[in-house]
Amino acid sequence: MSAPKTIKPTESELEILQILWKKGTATVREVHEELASSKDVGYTTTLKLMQIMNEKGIVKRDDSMRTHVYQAAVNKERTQKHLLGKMIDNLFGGSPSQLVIQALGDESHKASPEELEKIQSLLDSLKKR
Amino acid sequence: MSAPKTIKPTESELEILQILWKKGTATVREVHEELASSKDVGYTTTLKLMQIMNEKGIVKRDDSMRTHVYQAAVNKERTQKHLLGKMIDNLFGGSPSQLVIQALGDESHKASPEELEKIQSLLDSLKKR
DNA sequence: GCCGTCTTACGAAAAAGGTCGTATATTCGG
DNA sequence: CCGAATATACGACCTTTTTCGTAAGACGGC
Repeated sequence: MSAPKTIKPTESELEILQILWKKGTATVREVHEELASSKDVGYTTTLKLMQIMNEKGIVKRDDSMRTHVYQAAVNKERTQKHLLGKMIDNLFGGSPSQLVIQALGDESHKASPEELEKIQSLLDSLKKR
Repeated sequence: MSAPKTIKPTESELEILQILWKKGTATVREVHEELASSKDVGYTTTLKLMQIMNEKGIVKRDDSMRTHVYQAAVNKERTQKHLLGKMIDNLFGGSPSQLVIQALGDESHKASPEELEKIQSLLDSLKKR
């Protein structure tokens, strides 16, 4: 099964996706070890979730070996963008600027000067149009 | 019931909250009319959702009249910030600027020039520090 | 006063997400 | 070669979310 048009990972699926995005490829065991370090969950639960994600086309796997090797089948940036768009619609009335302002003003997640510069560049190019 | 500490509205609840935030107060019928304009849904479904939200403390209602009048019981900005923070942690590795960059680059949710200026001002004040 | 309409309440059931027990197969150390 | 460890498959079960049908009470026009 190929990548789905409607990207809608659940929260648990997102946890797994993040690990796969970071590692590139991973076995169920590896994913589970990392999940289990921050959360109390059984091995077969992780396995099942990853199997379902495979059916949905969110991940793909190489099952040519006994221990299957998984990797994300959805692009990280596209997924971020998609979910962000949903949040903009659901929470910010379709206007991204309020979201941006809230995010920049978040005291518990401060942006570094380098990051601010990156934002500035992007802002400049947007203003040109 | 008072406002809950863990703000976690479902997606449907968020749709209703948005309408209530916009209108201030509204009856079930008013909310439903608006929902139904963009979505195929039955009246009693909307009613039930709002009843549940009332039980959860997400909305409150004045039932002194036959037709009950609802309003949001959770603060809009706080809810936005809370869910945004979760998304920053879950999807953007705790870095809000990455989120900001993605949001600004979203082609289907363009920011207006006025909004860009607002963001610029905020950015300026952040860079000063 | 009666009827159609609008309202809320209630319950049931479908849908979705998450959990895990158990069965079965494979691998590997001894 | 055998048993322990480890892998996947699969089904069941529970909870939450979403959906709606139906009942019952109130209202308004005629």
